Amino acid sequence: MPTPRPGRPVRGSTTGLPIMAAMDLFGRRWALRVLWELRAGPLGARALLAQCEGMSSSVLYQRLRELTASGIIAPSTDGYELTRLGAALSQALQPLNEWANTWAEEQDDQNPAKA
Amino acid sequence: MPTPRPGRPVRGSTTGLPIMAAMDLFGRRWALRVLWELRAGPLGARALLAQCEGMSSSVLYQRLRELTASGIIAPSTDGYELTRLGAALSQALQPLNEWANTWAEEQDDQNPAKA
DNA sequence: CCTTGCGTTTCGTTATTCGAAACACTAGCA
DNA sequence: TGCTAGTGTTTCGAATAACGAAACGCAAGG
Repeated sequence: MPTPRPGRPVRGSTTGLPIMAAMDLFGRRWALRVLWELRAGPLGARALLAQCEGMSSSVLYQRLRELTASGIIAPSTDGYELTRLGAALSQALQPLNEWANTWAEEQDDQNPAKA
Repeated sequence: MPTPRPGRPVRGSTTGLPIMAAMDLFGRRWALRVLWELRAGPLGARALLAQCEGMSSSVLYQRLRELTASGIIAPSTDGYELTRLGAALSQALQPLNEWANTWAEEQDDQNPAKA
């Protein structure tokens, strides 16, 4: 399975729509998480493994290859870091983070913790 | 594997951080895509299958169960539809769509189509 | 009845991920 | 030199997730 790229057919869509490539790429386990962990600065492979408890190194390296091929991350002297494009993506994911917080509040409302 | 919920440990994180639950939930194949297809209005199961070429019905129903349990979608008379929470999520994903478009432009720059 | 269309489940096959170990390389140090 | 410890990375069998096609149940229409 090739790394999804905008403008090309991906799993689930032959239209080449960029969002389809993005959803194929990020709908893979740990892909979003790796981005999340890199948002604050470069990290080495073993540091990434430590932060993502339960991720196996084989998957980490597969994701690193995919994200690198996509131009979202790049190797640096300190490990891997977000490219300019990756930093923009990180910004674009900020609303998702905020949404997750409101999600959590609603779940709490349905199952309040004692008081 | 239980459906990830904010405030509870999920695959890859015991912190209960909402964003971790979100990344577990959406880092599953077709999860983002199903949301995308529902953004314009309710769709039935077979219509969803038709729009997501290549998705198998068994996975569709698993995703539908997960998204329903998460309060993001709900069954309606017309099939499945986004809840208020799901509509907010759809909004939160808009920047991702815009990012994907810039992503596509950058890829074009690296490999221009003739002119 | 019979067909058609829908929602849904089942099950054997294939693809992806896990998990742990190993390999390669570098730096520090006796 | 030789050892140790710390990286980055690959390998491979086992476990899990997804595919793919078929089937079941049900309601509506002819």
